[in-house]
Amino acid sequence: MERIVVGMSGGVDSSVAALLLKQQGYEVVGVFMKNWDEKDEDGVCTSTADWEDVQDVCHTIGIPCYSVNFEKEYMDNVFHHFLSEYEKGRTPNPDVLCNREIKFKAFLHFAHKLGASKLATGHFVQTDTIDGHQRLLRGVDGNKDQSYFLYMLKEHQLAQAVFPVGGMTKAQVRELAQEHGLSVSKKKDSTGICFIGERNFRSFLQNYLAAKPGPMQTETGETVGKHIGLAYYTLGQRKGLGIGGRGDGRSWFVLAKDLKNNVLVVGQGDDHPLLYSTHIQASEITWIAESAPMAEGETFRCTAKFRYRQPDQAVSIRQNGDTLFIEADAPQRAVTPGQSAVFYRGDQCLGGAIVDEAVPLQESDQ
RNA sequence: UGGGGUAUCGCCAAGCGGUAAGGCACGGGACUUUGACUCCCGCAUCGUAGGUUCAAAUCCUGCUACCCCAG
Repeated sequence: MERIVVGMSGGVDSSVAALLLKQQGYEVVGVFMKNWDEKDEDGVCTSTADWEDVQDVCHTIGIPCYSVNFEKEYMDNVFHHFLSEYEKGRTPNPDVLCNREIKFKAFLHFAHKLGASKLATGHFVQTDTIDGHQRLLRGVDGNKDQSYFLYMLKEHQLAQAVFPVGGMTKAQVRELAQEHGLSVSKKKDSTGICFIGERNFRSFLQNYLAAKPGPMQTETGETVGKHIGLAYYTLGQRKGLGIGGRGDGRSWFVLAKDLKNNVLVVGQGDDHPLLYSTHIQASEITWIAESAPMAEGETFRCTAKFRYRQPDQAVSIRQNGDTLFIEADAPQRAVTPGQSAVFYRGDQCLGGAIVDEAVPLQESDQ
């Protein structure tokens, strides 16, 4: 019997993943990862409750379960980078790194040590093999597809991965959990940075980042408020600016960060031209396949997502060395340095890159 | 100091005698395995003290504050 390790979070998806593999005849081992040791604002350690849910589910399904700790790896390979990006004024996505460095690296090694040849998770994605090449495909449930978070994986990692719920809808997953009496069948979906969970983001960051207060100014240099540190804001953000009653009465949004002068550039209206761009540059390119889908310097048509759950955007991309030039057909709102642009050809996730710069319409049109 | 004006939620702002619009901000919730965006809900008795009136934020008077003009 083939042994398989399932990464179990204590949520419905990974629980059902384990259930399905058991039904398929695998020798399933459930493993819970604990990668962050801290209580949340309310003093609750959610990982303890999640671990109890995992044990409960594994008992119901009838599989053994273990807990493993990757706090150090998470700190060194994910969180450190996360903070360093914020210090550079960028807005990182820790979860894409977490998948590459923790779930499909450290954890994969651990699965090997347990004698498993494969690792399963509850991600809503699918894979297939064509001409000996592993492909990453969107999950069937378009509303829950999580391929965006897995674009940094390579073929060799995907080849060892199994995603049992990728072909199901969320509703079907919950239904199955219910049918089999899994205690977590109605558990709320978890959100927030994975392993860290839902937080008051600003106060969470304040534990790690020095505050360097400065002015909020319009693009013409008029001071309209004060910021508590550029790192605490992200492009396109509305909440938390505290500016009310000025100008034409519309909402204010973060348009840019002027690190040199420690100025947060803000502007009024969701349609502000500085908020939109079609020309975007990215680097740290990852192609899931061994090579890029197009030749160096050639333009390639595909679709992209600049954030999780964004509807597909038609784009043309061109790779020049380590830089990827993206041109979107339609203006994109608040494309943010540090965030990931992920590319698709149909239902296939090709890979992605980290945004370095988005040229505002106001400038590129001149 | 004399003359004029204004004082309505944190900010902007309707209201003009009939029992407090709206926007922004803020708070809560929904959505969401990043950060955001978005959506929903909530949010004042009208500077103050009196008076007139069945009834005042709306009229009158005193006081206070701020603004403008004069000098």
